[in-house]
Amino acid sequence: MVTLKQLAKELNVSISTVSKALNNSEEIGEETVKRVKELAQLYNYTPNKVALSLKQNKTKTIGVIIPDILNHFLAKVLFGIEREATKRGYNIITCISNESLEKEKEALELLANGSVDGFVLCVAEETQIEGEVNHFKRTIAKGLPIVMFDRVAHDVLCDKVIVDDFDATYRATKSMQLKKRKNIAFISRINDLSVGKLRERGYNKAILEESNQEPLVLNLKKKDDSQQKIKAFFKKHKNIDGVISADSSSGIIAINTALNKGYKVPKDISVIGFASKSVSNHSIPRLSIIRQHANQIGANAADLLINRLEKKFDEEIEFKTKIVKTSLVLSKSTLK
Amino acid sequence: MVTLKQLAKELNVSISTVSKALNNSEEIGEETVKRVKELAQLYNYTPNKVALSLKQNKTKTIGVIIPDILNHFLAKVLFGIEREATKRGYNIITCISNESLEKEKEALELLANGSVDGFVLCVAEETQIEGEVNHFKRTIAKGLPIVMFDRVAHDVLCDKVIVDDFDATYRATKSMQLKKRKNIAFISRINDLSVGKLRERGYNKAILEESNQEPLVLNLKKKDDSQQKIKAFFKKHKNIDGVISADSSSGIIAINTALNKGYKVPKDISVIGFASKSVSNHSIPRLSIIRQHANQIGANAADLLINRLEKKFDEEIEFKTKIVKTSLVLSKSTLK
DNA sequence: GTGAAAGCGCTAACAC
DNA sequence: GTGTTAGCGCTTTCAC
Repeated sequence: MVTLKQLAKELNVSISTVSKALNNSEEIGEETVKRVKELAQLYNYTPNKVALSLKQNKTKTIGVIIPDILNHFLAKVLFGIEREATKRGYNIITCISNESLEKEKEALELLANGSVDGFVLCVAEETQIEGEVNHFKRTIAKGLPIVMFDRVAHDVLCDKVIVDDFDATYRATKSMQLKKRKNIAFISRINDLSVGKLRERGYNKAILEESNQEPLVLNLKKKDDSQQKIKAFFKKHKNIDGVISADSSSGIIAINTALNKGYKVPKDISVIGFASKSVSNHSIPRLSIIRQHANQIGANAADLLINRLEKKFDEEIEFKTKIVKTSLVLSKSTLK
Repeated sequence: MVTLKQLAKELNVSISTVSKALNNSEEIGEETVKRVKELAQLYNYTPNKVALSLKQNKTKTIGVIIPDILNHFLAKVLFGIEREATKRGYNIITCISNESLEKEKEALELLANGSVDGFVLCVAEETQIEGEVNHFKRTIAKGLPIVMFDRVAHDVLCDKVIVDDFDATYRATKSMQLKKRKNIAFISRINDLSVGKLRERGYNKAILEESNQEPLVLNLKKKDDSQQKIKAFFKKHKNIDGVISADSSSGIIAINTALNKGYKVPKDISVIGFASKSVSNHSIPRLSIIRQHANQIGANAADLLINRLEKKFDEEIEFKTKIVKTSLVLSKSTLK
């Protein structure tokens, strides 16, 4: 890489003159500015990022900690974060916690050594189960702001971006009840997560408001064979005429299993699931989905963080919790 | 963050003494080392990464440029890269090119300012279509090594990690022919990519080796409604009894479409697709898949790069092209 | 055994 | 209008 020093030497001026010229300082003569800029252009000079970071004590880099990159929703949020960050001149360093508390702690500590200006993260499953939050608090105490999205730790004071999980399943369930569905089941593979619990509660509320059905819930474990479990579940509960699914796979598998057992979809059974448009293609008829607008969640999270990073020194910003509303997109897996 | 300076002041010694003590230099007295280490521990001192990078002229950071993070295969490779990098003490800065040549160039230039020590990347679709490679060559000329994976630019001299695409579809097609399939179609949504073309060629070769069938290919565009196109394709070619799919969705959609049209799978029609285990769950019976071992591809790519970064100054390493072989995993969507 | 000083690349306050 | 200097946090050579 070319440095100011080299340019200065070649031009027979001082380093600071070159620096000022390139930064359009008023102090420098027109002629000099021109000469400097031309040489800089010629040598393709770009200021060394590391030196700038050291000098200005900020890196313009965001640490992103994601529990699972293979989760389509999380990948999409990452995409939203990256886009917003890039737009505002920030890079992202990505760490994957693999749903492990230990790895989450490590990532936080590793990057808190000056590598990043702040964090955008989604809390790991293990962290949620154990209810651990001290590593978050320590990081914030060090002066590194955190923005949490989707799965959040409620007792940590920071900006948050969440989904209206409770309302989403409540409304989805209600919409099925309106079509006279009487035996609506709830299938989830994310029962351990805060968002999974909220989704179940939304479903429960809708069910309990109608006096003629008890909640009917199938909780799958990560290691379960979903196809088999869902098949057995349908076999056991023959009168199911609706399924709300809390994760992206279960809904698709539910439709395909129902079809496989000879049910007509949506005549005999309606299915709605949290999923993305691309996954909804994996069944015929297409899965009706609860869209989470993952992109927007990511963009919002990055936005909140960058706003905080760039606030004036004396300015105080209150911690915000932004709710990104889901949309219910009905396709042919539900009754019109 | 605590700095050496602060520790030095508090201990009434010089900065260099503190530095040496923490780095276990022989020069420093036992007693001093102890005092220094204790205080460092107490204050949770960690060396400032940025200062270290500036001093040592390397960042221990890898730039990763991915065309599309929502592509499950690419996300999995990213996972592999991250894991290997973390294991070897490197961070990754991720940029998403969105299949755009322009964004790929930008990312490369943006990070070539001292932010990273080298790149792991997958060539964007637009870059492949236009056959542009100068930005890669420029980057390498600047002293930043590149490792390409999956989609590679053959006329750039660098390390590469690829899949045996040609062989994979050749073998998959052959395996169907062995089961007496006579009308095997090929469906692809990635016809524009180098890997897509290789996969089609592997299929073609197998088909042309048998004299009784002409290749039957359906190329889908990104914006196409795959369900509809595949349905129409089946309608037009009623005698199809096998499908090889080049991307992860088409295989699933092919099975579901076939079932929807009343075909029995695998009795009437066999399907094999490039896909991951989790996606193979989205049909009943499960899709038989060509596994690409994305994790390993990522790990290998990171490995090649880091080896090159850490080679001794005078050591020359030849450019390697590593082929990660696919595995054909047959499930019940193909005949036993 | 400890410290002073230089230097990585850059900016900015302060001379001249 | 241009240059000198200090300093961001760190390592390392060289004095003492």
